[in-house]
Amino acid sequence: MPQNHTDTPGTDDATPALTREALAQAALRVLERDGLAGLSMRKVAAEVGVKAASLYWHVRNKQELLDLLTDAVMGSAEPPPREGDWREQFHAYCWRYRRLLLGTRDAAKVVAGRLAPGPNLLGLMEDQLDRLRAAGFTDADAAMASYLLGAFVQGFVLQEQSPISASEVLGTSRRDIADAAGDLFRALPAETFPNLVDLAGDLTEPNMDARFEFGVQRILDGLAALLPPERR
Amino acid sequence: MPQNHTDTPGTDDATPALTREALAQAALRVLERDGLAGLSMRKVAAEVGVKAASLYWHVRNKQELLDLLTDAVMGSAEPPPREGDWREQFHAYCWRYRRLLLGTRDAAKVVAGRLAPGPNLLGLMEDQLDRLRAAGFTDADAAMASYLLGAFVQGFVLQEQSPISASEVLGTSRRDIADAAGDLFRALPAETFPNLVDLAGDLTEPNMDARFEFGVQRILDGLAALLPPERR
DNA sequence: ACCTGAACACCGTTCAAGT
DNA sequence: ACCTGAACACCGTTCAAGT
Repeated sequence: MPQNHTDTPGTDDATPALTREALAQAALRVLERDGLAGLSMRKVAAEVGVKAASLYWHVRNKQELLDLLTDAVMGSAEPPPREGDWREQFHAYCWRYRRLLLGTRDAAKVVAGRLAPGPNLLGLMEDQLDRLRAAGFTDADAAMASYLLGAFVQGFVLQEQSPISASEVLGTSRRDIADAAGDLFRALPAETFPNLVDLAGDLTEPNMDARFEFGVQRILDGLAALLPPERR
Repeated sequence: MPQNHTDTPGTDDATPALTREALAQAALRVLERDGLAGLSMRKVAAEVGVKAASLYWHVRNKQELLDLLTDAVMGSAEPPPREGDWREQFHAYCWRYRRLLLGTRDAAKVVAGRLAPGPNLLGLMEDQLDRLRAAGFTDADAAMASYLLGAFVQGFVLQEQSPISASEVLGTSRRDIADAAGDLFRALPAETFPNLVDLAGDLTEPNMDARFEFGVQRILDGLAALLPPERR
């Protein structure tokens, strides 16, 4: 079996040394393959060709590995180009963050579990704050707006990705999910739920991009109101 | 040991019959006591004086029990009074929902995991949509706004409750969390992170109520822009 | 109709022991 | 310095068997 026979790393890297970074990447691969529920220490260990107990040499516990994983996910984020007004850039930030979370399996759940500002997230925050201040927001408002963006996008994607359960209230039909959900709303007693019955179509509108855009626009309009009129 | 010796429920309820509702309440008690990570089928079973395997008679699997639990959490929600303009009422809705999620241990995590519209949630949606339409929002906007409220509040509380990890980037100091976080931001290299250093105080402002209110106000302003001027 | 015992295939974590 | 085997105290779920 391959073995490191030297203490000075870099001189003989046939076995590339088990770094925390390598662990994070392995965890990311397991996450993609098996989802967050299937992400176990044993599997991550196997992914790097080692036994589960060995991981505890590099990492205090599973949560710390998840923290590394979180920042690894953030690592593939790219700030939008510095073009257009603040609205355009904030808008792009929201959409890119959502795309990022949608792009990695269970990413929203991973990120939501922990507030772990690793180097990658710190870089993004720095950049974002810089643009908000340049747009004319006060320090406090810039900080708040940045936080709001994160909370909103994470919350939205989490909601977006959470599976719809057909509980006994709604029956158990199958079919195209959105249509089925619409029918179920329509099938509710109209005396007790007149609005749900009436808005069944709108409520089960499956275009999540449109729903997201709605939210982003509300927040943009709300933020604009904080600026002096000439900077909006 | 106590035993039901009759098939007609209600005539002899010394043993109150294991209903799904009772299971949900038991799960809620375990959740309060041990948190979501500590909520196991075995513990819920013990809570109702039964073995784990028995639960599978009443419930398909753990996820279905969590769905029941979700609606049980929603069950203690009370719609705000029908007073004031739509802004005031929407505002109250946001705050009450947040208070509800903060009031039960790990409630945000439970609710975020699954889109399970049980009877209690349906009632809330119905009421909310009714008010939004009365305020003058179009059907589509009312549906969107209702969804936005849910996503935002859940996302916010989830973020609010997620523990801050002191990763190796930020050092490992203890002390009052907010102060420590502030110091850690201030300790970053000012050349690479000028804004984080500069806004350290604002970024680590521990008043979550204020942060939440900020978000709510942005959304309210954004929604207002959808209405004809005379109804804002 | 409802509950149990026993089993299966997993978990995260610890720790003495190896090299 | 880094890894392993073995163990501990758990998991969710199934299923034949009980009453």
